[in-house]
Amino acid sequence: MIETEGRDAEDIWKDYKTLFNTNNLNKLDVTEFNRVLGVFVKNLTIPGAYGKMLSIFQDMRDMAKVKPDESTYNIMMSMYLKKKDFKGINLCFGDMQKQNILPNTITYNIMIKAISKLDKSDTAMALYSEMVERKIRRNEKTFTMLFCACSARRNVPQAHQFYRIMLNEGLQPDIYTYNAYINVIARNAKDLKELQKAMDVIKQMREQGVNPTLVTYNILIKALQAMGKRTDALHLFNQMELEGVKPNSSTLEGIGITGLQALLKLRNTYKVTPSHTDFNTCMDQALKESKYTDAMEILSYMQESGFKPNVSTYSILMNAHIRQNDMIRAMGLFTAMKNDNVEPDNYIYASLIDGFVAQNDVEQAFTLVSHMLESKIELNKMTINRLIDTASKSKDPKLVQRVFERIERLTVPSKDACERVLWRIAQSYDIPVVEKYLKIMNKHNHIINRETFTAIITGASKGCNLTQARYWYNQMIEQGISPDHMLLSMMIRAHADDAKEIDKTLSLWNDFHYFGIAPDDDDIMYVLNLCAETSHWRDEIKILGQLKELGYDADSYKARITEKKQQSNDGTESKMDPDEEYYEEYGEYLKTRSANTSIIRVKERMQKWVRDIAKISSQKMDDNAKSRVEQWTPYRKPQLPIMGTKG
DNA sequence: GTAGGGTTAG
Repeated sequence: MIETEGRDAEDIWKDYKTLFNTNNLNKLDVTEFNRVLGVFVKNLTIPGAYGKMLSIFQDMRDMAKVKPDESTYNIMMSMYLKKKDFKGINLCFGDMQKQNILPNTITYNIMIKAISKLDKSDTAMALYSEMVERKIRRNEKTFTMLFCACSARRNVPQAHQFYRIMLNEGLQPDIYTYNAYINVIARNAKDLKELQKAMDVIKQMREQGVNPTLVTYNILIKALQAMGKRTDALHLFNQMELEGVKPNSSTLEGIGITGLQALLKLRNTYKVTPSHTDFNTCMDQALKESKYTDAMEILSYMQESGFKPNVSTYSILMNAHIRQNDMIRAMGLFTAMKNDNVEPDNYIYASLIDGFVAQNDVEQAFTLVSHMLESKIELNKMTINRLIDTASKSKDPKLVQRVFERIERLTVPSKDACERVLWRIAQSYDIPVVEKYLKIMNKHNHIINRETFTAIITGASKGCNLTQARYWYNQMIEQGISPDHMLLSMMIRAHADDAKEIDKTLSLWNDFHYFGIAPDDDDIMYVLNLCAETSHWRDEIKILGQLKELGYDADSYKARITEKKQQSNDGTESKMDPDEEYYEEYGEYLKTRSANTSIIRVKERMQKWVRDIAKISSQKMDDNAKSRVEQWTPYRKPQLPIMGTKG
């Protein structure tokens, strides 16, 4: 009834609407509905695709009286996954059970992917067991997604477990599975030794005839960069080159090459055509480094290469304006974007709304919220938390209250959101106001637990209201909730930083013992230092005694404290240890030196390329495009003047 | 394949 082969989504929609209007939808069967839905899920960026899918799904049941099958649900779930809507996915999954539609491998794969992407819980193993119980076949994709879930939960042991299970089930990992597995290990590796395990996996995969790809190298290089192992990253980069694997912007970022320079290298050295992502990434980097001229060149080059600005492009540019508090230009881009038929998504809205909140313009912010809701984009947790956090940064504690009040009118704020507000309230107000917000939280049926108290106590400490911090700390204990290590550590530091609170600090120290929490190295040194600095030598001896009793190496702590004391007694003018002083100065020198040489180098390379590009772009771009590009790029002058340009 | 997989874009 509806031809989908090789036709674009808009035409298919027209055909569908014709059937709808002529009351002929009942001529479509489930397969045909699925085929049509499938077209839209692949083209979710076309305007209104999401709404169209929802109405097709509804028409299918209400008008055509066609019962959705597991494929229909899979398609809808896939749509929700792309929309990052976990609620929708769960609803579909629940509906399937209610209607006795059996989920298949794909359903579960989507569910696992969703929990790794959207849910906080660690239910990967539970879903896997469910598949086993219900005898639903697993495949390599299932395990790839299970590894994703492990990565999101930072659960490396579970990843190893899944790897063994996979081999036991007779499934041969392919490059995707291997990369996902390697990713879990690499992302969580704290040092080279832990990263070695990822290298071992690579050895295994090579033995299986699967060679590392760009993605594999990017994962490893990024991990090395995160560890600060620049030399090792470069080494790996060289190995990658030797194997003939070409880098992309992400690889280059891993070895410290960003922005225009990165694109230059991709084009000139590696002869690769940058992708849309490469352009966006590099432009974002340039904007964040305040290299506005570069950003403009990147934008032109991107358009010449046939890439139209997409949501991310717009978002990157808008955020650059928002960082400069220029909401007018940001809103201008918002209009331009809609004129370009690029649909704003929740990131776009979140950035704009947040920008207005940052400027104290609550009215404008919430006008945009209502626009957002009108276009069927929900006010999600991410947006709410972002607004509250931004409002919290204001000196005026009323801002967060106003924002929160507006949010309450639209939705039930999450527990997390309430706690963020409490954190800020406790910084500026005393007990009764905090109590008021606790009541609000209670009204929304949120449990008040350790997390809640931690938010309040941390807030009060940050606001230097230690009396209130102690009040809530005691309240918490009265409720039968014990502090955890983080909270106790934080309390001790907050009290120790205030010279008047030494006795309170020492009584908090006893809580480690009282609540059976083991103090760590930092805690111990912190308290011992405090005793030493304030000449509380009796307490010092007592604490060292306690430590010995508890099996700590008290002598080594004693030695470290004595050493510190001697240093400060040496009577040098600076409190800093001479080595530290030297390194600090030397470090500054090194920083300026390397910055200067690299600036010169970048400048030289840039000039050449910018000239090239400028030539091409003036030929290729029409005037309209040129003025658009100029209008988009943040106007602030580049901080580093570019030599060789006119003037 | 009507639906599902790896690193980087806001």
